[in-house]
Amino acid sequence: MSFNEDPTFGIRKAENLAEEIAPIRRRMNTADRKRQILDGAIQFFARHGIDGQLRNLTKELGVTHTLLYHYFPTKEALIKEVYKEVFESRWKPEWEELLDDKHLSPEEKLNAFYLDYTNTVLTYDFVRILIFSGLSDHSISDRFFELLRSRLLPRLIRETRKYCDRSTKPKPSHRELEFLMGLHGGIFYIGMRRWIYGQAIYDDSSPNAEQDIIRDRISAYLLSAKSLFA
Amino acid sequence: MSFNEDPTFGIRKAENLAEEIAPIRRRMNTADRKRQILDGAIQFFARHGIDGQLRNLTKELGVTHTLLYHYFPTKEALIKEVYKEVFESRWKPEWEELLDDKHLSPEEKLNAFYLDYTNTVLTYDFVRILIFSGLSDHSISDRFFELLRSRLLPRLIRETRKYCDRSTKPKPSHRELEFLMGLHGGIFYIGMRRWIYGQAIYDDSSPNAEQDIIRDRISAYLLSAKSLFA
DNA sequence: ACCATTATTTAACTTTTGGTCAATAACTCC
DNA sequence: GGAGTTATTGACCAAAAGTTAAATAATGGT
Repeated sequence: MSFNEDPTFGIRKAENLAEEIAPIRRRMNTADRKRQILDGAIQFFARHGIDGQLRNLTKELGVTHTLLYHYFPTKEALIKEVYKEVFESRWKPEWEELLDDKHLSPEEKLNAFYLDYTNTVLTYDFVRILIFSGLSDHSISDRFFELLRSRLLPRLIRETRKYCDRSTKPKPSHRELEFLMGLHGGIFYIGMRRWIYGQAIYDDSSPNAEQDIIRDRISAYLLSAKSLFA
Repeated sequence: MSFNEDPTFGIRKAENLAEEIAPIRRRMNTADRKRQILDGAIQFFARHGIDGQLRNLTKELGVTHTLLYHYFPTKEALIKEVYKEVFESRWKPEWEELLDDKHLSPEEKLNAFYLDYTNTVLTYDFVRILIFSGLSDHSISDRFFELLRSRLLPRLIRETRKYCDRSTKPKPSHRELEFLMGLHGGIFYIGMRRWIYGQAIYDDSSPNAEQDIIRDRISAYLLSAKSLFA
């Protein structure tokens, strides 16, 4: 039995419908069908892991598993495309511009950045596929962390120092980076709890609880950075 | 091909050894062999996920894969025992006693607790199996979080309030809990980076860098809690 | 030294699952 | 409306992987 597979998955109901007696075979154009399969595969592999069975994926889409081989040569090729798609569609170059904006204070930047970051990165698809990748071949996670390390962390450290009225000259120290990773990891952990552990993390009473949570943490991070690195 | 499986795994070398020509069949007593298989399975499933093949697991142990069925009725049963073992062997009741100790300050308690927590929980086996469980059936992760939620978090909040000179009367608020989860998640993220993403997180220059990192974060947490919940 | 017990292996079975190929039929163009 | 193109399917294959049963042999007790 494969990882996290649902035995009752995708069973067709309503067999007495006219369509079931004489099943209609719909013909899509190549691009649309490929798109549909790829989108379905992203959702599917995010849920069941890369060991999910192709027959179950295609059953979800209402086609035979052999059709998949008309668009992707092997399962591995499909997975590679899923990885590429998920990875490339999530990274926003605007984040760097935002953090470089001259007109915003460090606190405003961090707030704006992490609010948007959580909305685009902390999704079901991305969090789970990132972790599936980390658990196996690291192919996505390595690339993602490389971007993080080179593009984002230095800017976040710079803003932290600016907030603390410190010189931005020397390269980020190990201690500074690790302190920042405390904030960053704590925020990513929100996605972990929600999409890996299946927890509901905000109460119904306040509508934008998540934003308040992140704001709390950022102001705490900056505040204590000031006293820690004084 | 199964999740994260190594094709060259466990190939036997040195086929010209005397033992290979006339292989010796060692007979273990039931308890020891079961123990050995279970320990091996923990390591094995932590590395390859629960989709790892039994034939590879038993090859590691130097026995046939059918022997496993002498001790465990099915693969599922084995996995269930692995989960149970890992889960039960990691939770320390002493943590609660430590946090209730009358002679320690809040800061001392948090430091002592998280230093020990990281040593016992943030291991290869536990982090990976916890996450494998979360990705599939939640069987371990749910139980672990329930302990966390009922036994640890209330005590950690109580100590936080004590540090801030606040009354420990009312039940922990959502905001307080989430602020604490920022610290907690940031610390768990250390294990994620190390055992899921395969990153080395401390530099070689300072010997106990991890402890310093955690101390930094705890003092920052307490400090900012004071100003946040004043 | 022999016997009974049972741990361990060998061989075989079954289901699952990625992948192939020829046959079918839906769509487009003339 | 007929013909050509090709998206789609059904039948099939082979290797992988969980499981079973019978045969073998290591060990402990007498």
